[in-house]
Amino acid sequence: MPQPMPKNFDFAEAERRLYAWWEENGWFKPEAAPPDAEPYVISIPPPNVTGALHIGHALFASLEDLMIRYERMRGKAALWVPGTDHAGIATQLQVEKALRDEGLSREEIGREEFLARTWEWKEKYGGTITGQLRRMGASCDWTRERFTLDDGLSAAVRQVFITLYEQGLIYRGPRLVNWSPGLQTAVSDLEVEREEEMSKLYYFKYPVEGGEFLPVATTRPETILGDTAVCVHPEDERYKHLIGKTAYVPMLNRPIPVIADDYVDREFGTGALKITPAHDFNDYDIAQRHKLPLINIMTRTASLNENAGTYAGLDRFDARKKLWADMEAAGLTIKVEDHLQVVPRSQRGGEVVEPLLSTQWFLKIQPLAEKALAAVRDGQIKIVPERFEKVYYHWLENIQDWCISRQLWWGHRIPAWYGPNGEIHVGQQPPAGDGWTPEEDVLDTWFSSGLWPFSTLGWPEQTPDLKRFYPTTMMETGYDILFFWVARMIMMGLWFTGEAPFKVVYLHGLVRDKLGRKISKTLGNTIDPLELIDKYGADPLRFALITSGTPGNDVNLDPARVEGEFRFLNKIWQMTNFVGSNVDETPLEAGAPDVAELDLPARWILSRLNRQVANVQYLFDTYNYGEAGRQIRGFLWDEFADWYIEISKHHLYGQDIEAKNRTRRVLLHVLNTCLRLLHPFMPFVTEELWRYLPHEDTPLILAQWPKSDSRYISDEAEAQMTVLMDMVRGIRNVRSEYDVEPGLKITATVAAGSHRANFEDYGYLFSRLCNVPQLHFIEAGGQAPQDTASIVVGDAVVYLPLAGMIDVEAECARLNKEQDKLREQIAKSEAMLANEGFVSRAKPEVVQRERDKLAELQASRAQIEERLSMLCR
RNA sequence: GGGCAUUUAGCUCAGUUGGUUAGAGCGUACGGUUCACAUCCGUGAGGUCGGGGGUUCGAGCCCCUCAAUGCCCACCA
Repeated sequence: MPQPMPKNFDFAEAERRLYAWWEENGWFKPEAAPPDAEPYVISIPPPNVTGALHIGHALFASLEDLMIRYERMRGKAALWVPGTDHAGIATQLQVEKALRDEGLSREEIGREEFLARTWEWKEKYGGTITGQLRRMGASCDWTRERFTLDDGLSAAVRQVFITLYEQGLIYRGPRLVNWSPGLQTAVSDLEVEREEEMSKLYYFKYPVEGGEFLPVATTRPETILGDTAVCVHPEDERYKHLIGKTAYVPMLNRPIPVIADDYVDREFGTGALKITPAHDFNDYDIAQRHKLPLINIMTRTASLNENAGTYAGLDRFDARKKLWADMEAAGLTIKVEDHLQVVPRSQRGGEVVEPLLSTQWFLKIQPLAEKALAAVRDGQIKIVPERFEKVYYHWLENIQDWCISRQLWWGHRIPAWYGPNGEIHVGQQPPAGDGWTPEEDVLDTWFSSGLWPFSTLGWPEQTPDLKRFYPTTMMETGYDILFFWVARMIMMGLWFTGEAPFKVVYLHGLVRDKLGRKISKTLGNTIDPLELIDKYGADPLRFALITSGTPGNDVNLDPARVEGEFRFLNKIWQMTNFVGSNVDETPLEAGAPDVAELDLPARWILSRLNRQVANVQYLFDTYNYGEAGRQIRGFLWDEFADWYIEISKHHLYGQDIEAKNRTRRVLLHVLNTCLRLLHPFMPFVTEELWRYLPHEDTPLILAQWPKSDSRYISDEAEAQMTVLMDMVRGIRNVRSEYDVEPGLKITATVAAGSHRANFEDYGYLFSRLCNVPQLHFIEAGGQAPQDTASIVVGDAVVYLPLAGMIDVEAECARLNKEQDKLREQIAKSEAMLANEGFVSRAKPEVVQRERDKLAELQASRAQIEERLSMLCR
């Protein structure tokens, strides 16, 4: 033991110290591995530069750091590239809000000033989130940190835009787009959320030449003012005669045609459809087919414009009310019905999105999507869990052109200039000559995010980092941004680098509260990771997050669980303290002693350990990190601490120096191995404990990931040990049932049957584990003492003399209960073995195991039977 | 309208290619704890694995079907 350990883990102090120590030594850098090491690279999902750490960040940070630390320990050149995203709309809104508090607006101060303020804002708050990721223990290479608006990344964005433009994949033009009136910008289809809401369906009369009325239904009466046709189904007998006639827009009396199109559903509403091509996506399509004019009736703020006649200037919802009232007065209304409608709302802010005609930049994305589909189909990229591949295919197969321009100020400005004669120049630099005006719009934030895996490594320059670390290895992120981000990175990566940007996509779920509800401020169920870190440290939070769920599924996090993992952490601390304080200065040979030198408990624990290591490896290979963590925890607590450490005290406190040293080596080896297994989960406490134990000349962060040594795995040792353990449990059980004073030492009589040797050699287990310090051996079938309770395991029987406490009747009842249980199991087992199908078809080892089990059960039954006949007749 | 997921103990969740008596944490009952334990240890109670059907020697796990819940996608005014 190099130095005495503090009684508990002072995580607040240690986390800071260890993190600085790791970082200063350059161990977060891939250069910590040999130059020829295989790279393992994760690009961080860049959080909003001005954001603060929330529980979702804590989850990805825990998972990605686990992956990075694991691969680093496996000798890879592990690189976790950190960075932040400028998050166009979100950041702009924050700064605008700050401006409003000063009584200013962005329009008042102008673009230049606004951007200057936003950069200031970024400088002020930009470090918050990265500082918080450090507190999580994230072992990012901070020397390679990037920001989406850095010069390098901005150059990459321009390069990509220009190339796509030159390839004819980016075009500009007037189109119907999803317009956010509050933000006054176009948004992409993905940024629109559609929810079913109860609203109204308005029925009204469309006057048609000749004095007839055509009944029409709409959910948005104000759009009547922009109608350029009324449409019926060509075979609708009710309205057939009206096709080709002229109808008149209510209140405006503008003449429009009655047309026919089989898009119309005769069953819905009145079976007649008003066509507002400038304000509805379906109507737009129909208008294209019928070459109808488009009349835009709205402004950028979704109030009505001059095309709306007397309604000009009114907000869309006020116009709806007023127009309907006027129509009612004019006798043109029929009725209003409740109607369940899908309402498009902005992902940010929740206002109703308006389809609006406007000139925007679009990316024809189908050619990119085809490559992206192929990359997953042919296995270049694997998505975990696999079921998301289907979702991915479906989206890409039906992908629409992407509206990439935004009418914002904070973002990558589109590298385009407009000439005096209407020409467009797209390039890195403004064109020569006068009279060119630059494009005002910026790009969708996700446009730059799509380049993240390669732009952060220096692309388009062929930097050493790009050569060595691209393509990256793992993309770990939430399934909620599969389309927004992951699919786009794959498309952009394949298109511009010719390679899939990563090999594996691992998707995690959302963190929810313990009742499975979405975390939200209004529900008041937020879980603040920083608060939990302050209270318990980062390790328990990490461990709880990772072990609370399974890949791809949402995590219902119970803060009580974090406390539980804190107790686990303390338990490991105490185990290490115990082991450490029982190792003196004499240096011991490292590693576990040879199998041949070991006693049964040691053979057992090392068999269990190596089995566990192999199992953890399997679970890591299949990305089941949560289960791996749970199993390590179970092994350490339930097997190592509760059994082996207790057993080890016999030698540690004994006089046999060799046995003592062997035991110390076993204890150290198990602990050493488990600290390494646990390090990716709980980096801080494990690294700290590592310092207190004799170890190889490396920090734990660079220590070698354990390998299972199959020479130690022994079914036989485990089976033999299990008999002794079952007997201990049986004795404890009886003592508890009979309310025997726990401190009372009992001398037992034992008919050990085939386990005689082990009961003799390891009799001390009973002294230490169930307060039975002496065993008196008799032959099987020998005379058992009076007034005893008997415990049977296989063919071994332990008689506990409980004079004065044993009620013969109670003991018989207990034995009979045992016997019933045995009988049931034996019957089941016999039935199985009597089944020809089972014996001939099941794997031989399964059949053999069943036979052994039956023999064991029968032996127990015989023992109990004998006991019953003696005691209970 | 399509698609996906979930349903296992009072609560939150595991359960790896089908194979002993289905597990953990929290909660709960009882008992103990100077001698590693900001505690910890021991012993219990608690589950017909959502319903039904099927495949199989054998099903919590595979197939079909129904139900509930949640999510994603989608142009019915």
